[in-house]
Amino acid sequence: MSDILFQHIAKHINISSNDFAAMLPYFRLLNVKKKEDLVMEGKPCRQNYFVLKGSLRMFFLTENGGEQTIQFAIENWWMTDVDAFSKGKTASFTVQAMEHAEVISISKEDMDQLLAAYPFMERYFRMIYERAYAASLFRVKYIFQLSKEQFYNHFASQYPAFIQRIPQKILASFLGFTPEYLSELRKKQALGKK
Amino acid sequence: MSDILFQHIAKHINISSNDFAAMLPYFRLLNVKKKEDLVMEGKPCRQNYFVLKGSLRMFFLTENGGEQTIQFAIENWWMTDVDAFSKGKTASFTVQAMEHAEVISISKEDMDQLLAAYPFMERYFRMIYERAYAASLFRVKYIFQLSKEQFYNHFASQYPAFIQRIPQKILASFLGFTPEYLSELRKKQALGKK
DNA sequence: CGGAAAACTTAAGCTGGTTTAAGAAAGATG
DNA sequence: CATCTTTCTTAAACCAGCTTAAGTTTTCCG
Repeated sequence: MSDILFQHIAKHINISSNDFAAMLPYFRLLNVKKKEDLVMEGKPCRQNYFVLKGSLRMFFLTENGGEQTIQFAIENWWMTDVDAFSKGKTASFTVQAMEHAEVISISKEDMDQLLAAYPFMERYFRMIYERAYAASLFRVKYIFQLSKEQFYNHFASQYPAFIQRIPQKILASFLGFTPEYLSELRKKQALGKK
Repeated sequence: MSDILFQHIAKHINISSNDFAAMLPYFRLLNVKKKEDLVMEGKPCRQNYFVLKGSLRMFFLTENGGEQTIQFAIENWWMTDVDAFSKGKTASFTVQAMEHAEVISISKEDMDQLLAAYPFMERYFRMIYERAYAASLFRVKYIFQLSKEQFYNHFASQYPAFIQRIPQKILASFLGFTPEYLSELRKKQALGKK
């Protein structure tokens, strides 16, 4: 189970299975039900999560009570409200399971101790954040570069399987438009294909 | 001069001035003219930059030849096309000086060697990327949460001094709208204040 | 300096995407 | 498996922000 995490770490840095075994006590295995919140906007954010199975999303509440999704996490991604987690502030985002999920969690205190005891893990997390940062920049690039329709097509062609797994409402929110407009797009494209 | 970088590193991790002195050969001091490109879209990206003085921006070219600005870097910020730099790919973004600037640069090879020789620097860059990632997420949050007008007001109140230093054209692009619309906003707000 | 280029302003017309509202389909839950 | 709730669709009216185009001001640089 936690073997998946070991593989993931080993893909980035040199690590012995002995070292990994010694680190295990810092991690906890968690079973999460669909729609369960792991981090809640406005509450402290004490854990960081690694997805073994299923999927998570991150969103914040808009003034009219809607949920604006800004990220997804699937297998092999870490997710939390990084800012709140690292600074010990209250969360600006909610992290919620989209499907039943298995995740590994680590608390802020354990993370600090882990990094102190196994400094080579700094390198692993440096790479993780480097990649997350790069991905977030590309996200911004696409938001500006593509029209809503292009953005949808781009995402649909990049993650055809994932798109089947998630409610259109959430997808529309992630892409930055209304579910109504997504309906319109799909209808238009279905007609076009005939 | 490079003392500024030492201070910045020391703010994040424990480091002796001896260690820093030993690391100095990896860094180069650079004088950059206004509008000079440090990274060019489409070309390899081999350097990472730390701003001592002045300011940089990151942009990409839109289909109609415009420049879409997506980030600024002022004193004490690192900037490069992270994805291209770390993976050795060609750059998706251009990094350009907005004002005459003094920066410290480090090449990819030197960065790799630096991290191998001084592993504690992994911790420093882990924190740098963590913060950059968090900032980029907030950027996405604001893009979705705020209307263009609110986004402008938010930015104007957060960085009143910086706003004076940069052309409106670039600011408008960063905020995601046209210079014409920015003019309109300013006019409207000037009238409102009377 | 002085002339050219770049940046900024103004205003009218236009459009991609929102809002609203109501019905149809699909999922959840006892 | 029936009901309640949530999600999805459709369509019309609407608007924030864009485009275009022309004039004005500022900056650049020889």
